[in-house]
Amino acid sequence: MRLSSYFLPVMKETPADAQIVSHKLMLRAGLVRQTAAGIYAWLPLGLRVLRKIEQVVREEQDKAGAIELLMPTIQSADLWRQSGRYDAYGPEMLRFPDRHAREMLFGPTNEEMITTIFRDAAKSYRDLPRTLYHIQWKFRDEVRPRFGVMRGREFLMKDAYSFDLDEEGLRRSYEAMFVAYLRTFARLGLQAVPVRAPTGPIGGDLSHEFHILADTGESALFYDSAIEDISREELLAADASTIARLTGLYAMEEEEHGKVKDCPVPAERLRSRRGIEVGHIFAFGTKYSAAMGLIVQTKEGGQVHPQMGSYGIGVSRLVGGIIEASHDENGIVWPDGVAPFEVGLINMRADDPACAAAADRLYADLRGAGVETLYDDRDERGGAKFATMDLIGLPWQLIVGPKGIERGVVELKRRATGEREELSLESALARLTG
RNA sequence: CGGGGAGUGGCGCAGCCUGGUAGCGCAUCUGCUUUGGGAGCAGAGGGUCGCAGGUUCGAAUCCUGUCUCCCCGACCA
Repeated sequence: MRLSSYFLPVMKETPADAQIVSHKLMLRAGLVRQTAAGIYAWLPLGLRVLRKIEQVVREEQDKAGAIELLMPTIQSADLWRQSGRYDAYGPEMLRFPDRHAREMLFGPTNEEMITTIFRDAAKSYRDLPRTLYHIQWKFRDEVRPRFGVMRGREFLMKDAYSFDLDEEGLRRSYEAMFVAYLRTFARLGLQAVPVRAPTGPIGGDLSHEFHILADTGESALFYDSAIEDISREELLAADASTIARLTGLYAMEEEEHGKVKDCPVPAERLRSRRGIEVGHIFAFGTKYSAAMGLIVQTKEGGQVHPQMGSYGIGVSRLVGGIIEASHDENGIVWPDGVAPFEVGLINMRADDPACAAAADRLYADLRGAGVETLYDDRDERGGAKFATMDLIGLPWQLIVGPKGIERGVVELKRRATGEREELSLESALARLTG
């Protein structure tokens, strides 16, 4: 993409409404614009990040055996009356009538809907186990939206729902999602801490929250520092033993930690950090299958309500969360795999024919090699281009200047470390396409 | 929902107390000079001051109402 014809409205100054660093940077870097309290438009660069995260989440869900579908955002009140949650949910649910005065709502979650869909199709133990998921916009009319996309009212969520014949099956489905979550967050370059969660109103007895560590997080966590010793490689290859190891280590949210009389973690290993909740998994048994009349026939000819679980990841929240966890004074530092473009190609002198020709050729070669490249071909001074590139945080900057071109070299800069290296055009290309 | 703060060109702000034809920085446009870390000079465009009502000869400014946004607390991906 040529920056001269892209839509990237960056700001030098921070809008007064933004308080936390991720919100400030998302506005400044032209990722989002606010349109109402807790509601955001995703600009081109922000959308690319959102899609990248979504894709990592999707790949790991698929790998875990979950099957993607897509349910609507608008649901009917009658559906929610079947589970009794229409009255129970409260003002966080946005309700409105359609033209025929039917009571509708903008879905805050999809347990009821997926349960009826599955109920009407699955009749036999042969139809189990299944885990279905979708990545879809939710609306929760938060009392107090804040911190940009971290606590928006409209947000993109991956929600998965598992159906199993018995509790043993549910445990397996739950673990499969647990593994998928560990891998997902590791792939996103995040250190995630699974915290055993009080199950709250959704019910059930098995539930974990996944928090990513960031100083501006809304939750206070206490955990065994041994959790930090688990390497990214191990998390990327997570399996049931990883879960056993992780869940064997102490990790609590402040409130729960406060109730603990004798903390088993020695003081020197007890970490107190802040976290952002980006995932939450529940096993809640037959709560919805019973309420919604989901029944399957067993091999022996009996009838059972399937055991269910639900598994959420806040996809749009992750955009803010990743920035909270990865930025510096100059702007965002995107982890590889999440960045909106892999390479920012800077032509230092748009008016220098040799320089422009070299940059044009590099751009064509990078594109030809399938490297996502944002090419700053604008007629701006170098300083402005550096500042913009640092702000938007692409992992690699490839700098083409007239002095270097005379000597046949370009400069490759790693955003995360600031390391720079002079390379011939060929070896720079080889590095970025390799 | 309780408490606090704020609405003035795209962004950041001043002006309001003490009414008198709306100003600064950044950004934008034009020209010239510049060109490896957000350039300089000269010129230009852009705002019925959130909205409605009132007071007044006259309202961004005073009064009333209303809407919106932000922050702190209780809840959540």
